[in-house]
Amino acid sequence: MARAGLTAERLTQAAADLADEIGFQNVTVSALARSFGVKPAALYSHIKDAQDVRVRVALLALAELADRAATALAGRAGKDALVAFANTYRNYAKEHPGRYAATQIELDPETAATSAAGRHAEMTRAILRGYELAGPDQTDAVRMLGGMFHGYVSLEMAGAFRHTPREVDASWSRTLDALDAVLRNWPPA
Amino acid sequence: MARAGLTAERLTQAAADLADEIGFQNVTVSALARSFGVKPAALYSHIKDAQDVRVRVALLALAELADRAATALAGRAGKDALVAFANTYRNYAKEHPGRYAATQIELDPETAATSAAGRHAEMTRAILRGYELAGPDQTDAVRMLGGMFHGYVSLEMAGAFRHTPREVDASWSRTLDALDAVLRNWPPA
DNA sequence: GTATTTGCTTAATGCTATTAGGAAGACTAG
DNA sequence: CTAGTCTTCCTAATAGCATTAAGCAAATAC
Repeated sequence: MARAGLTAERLTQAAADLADEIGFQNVTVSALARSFGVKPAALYSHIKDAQDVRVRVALLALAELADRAATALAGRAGKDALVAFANTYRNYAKEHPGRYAATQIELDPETAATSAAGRHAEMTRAILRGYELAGPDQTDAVRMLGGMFHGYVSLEMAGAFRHTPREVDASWSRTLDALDAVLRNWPPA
Repeated sequence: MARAGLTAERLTQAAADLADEIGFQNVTVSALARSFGVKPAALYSHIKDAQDVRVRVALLALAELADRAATALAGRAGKDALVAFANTYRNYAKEHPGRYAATQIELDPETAATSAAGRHAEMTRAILRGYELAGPDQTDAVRMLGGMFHGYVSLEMAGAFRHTPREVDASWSRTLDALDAVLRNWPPA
């Protein structure tokens, strides 16, 4: 019997690819083992349990997404940065629906803090540097932007916008215009 | 052996309550059967399969939410309506996390069209009547609002805002101010 | 009060997750 | 290059969930 050469990293990568193909929810220990041509029990030398696999995929996706966003943000400011960041986010979700779904699982606080999740909020703050928002206003805007991007993309991927004829891309573009407008003219408390 | 008096309606109701208690993901046919003191097989006279239960809970939650929102919207317009609708949405998610999670499953197009899902978009349009938005702009704004509410609430419930000291309620309030502002002053294409 | 329908049970199959213990490939030392 | 050890993978076993088929018993119909 030749060995399959399993490692936690290769398993995570394969699980992420599998998630994009068959859906994050369908990434089971068994399915993952099948994709390597080994028995399910073989995985337990490398991963703790099924939840461990899910968390690893989530962290992988968060890191990938943060990397892409960082690249997209380089050398941009203001609305340019806003649009670049938002499109990176949306395009990643479309290219990698399984990975994107993985980012939505709940991470325990320590894991979340250590992970790339923090980089996202940090980058959102970086975008806001191009607008004149500080202090609590900035926190509020970070939360609003995070919610907006996540919510729009989630609903779009869930098919919530499919029943209205207008192009989803156009609505997205106008939504970004609106966000830019409100950030430039943030209402006073 | 006394009978448990199962019906599709009672099962759906119980499944919804169970979802709020133990999480939507943990609502299994077995767990639901246990909550009635019957064997899992007994449920199959009333429901088609596990997915059927999930869909029924989703439709129940969507209908409940639409009812609440309709009540909240009655007699309100403009920002009042916007805030009332948004708070209804957010409070429902907090009170009924399991039901709320259920609303996020993908419904096949026919089911979605027949269900209360359509009422939500309709009500969002009603809110926008208090603002001067028409045609494609209105569709864009409906999508933006839907994404915003869903995304903010999702992230909040997932704990994404827990690592920043500022009150989440305050950010929510300011986000609604911002949405009101941008709707009143929708940027031209 | 008997007949029929309906609701729930038991029984069985197949899937998944997980643990324990064994066998065999792959390093390591002499 | 052989012997020992470590690691990787396998087999075997347990347990839970989903689902179907077949049977018994309770409620209903006449």
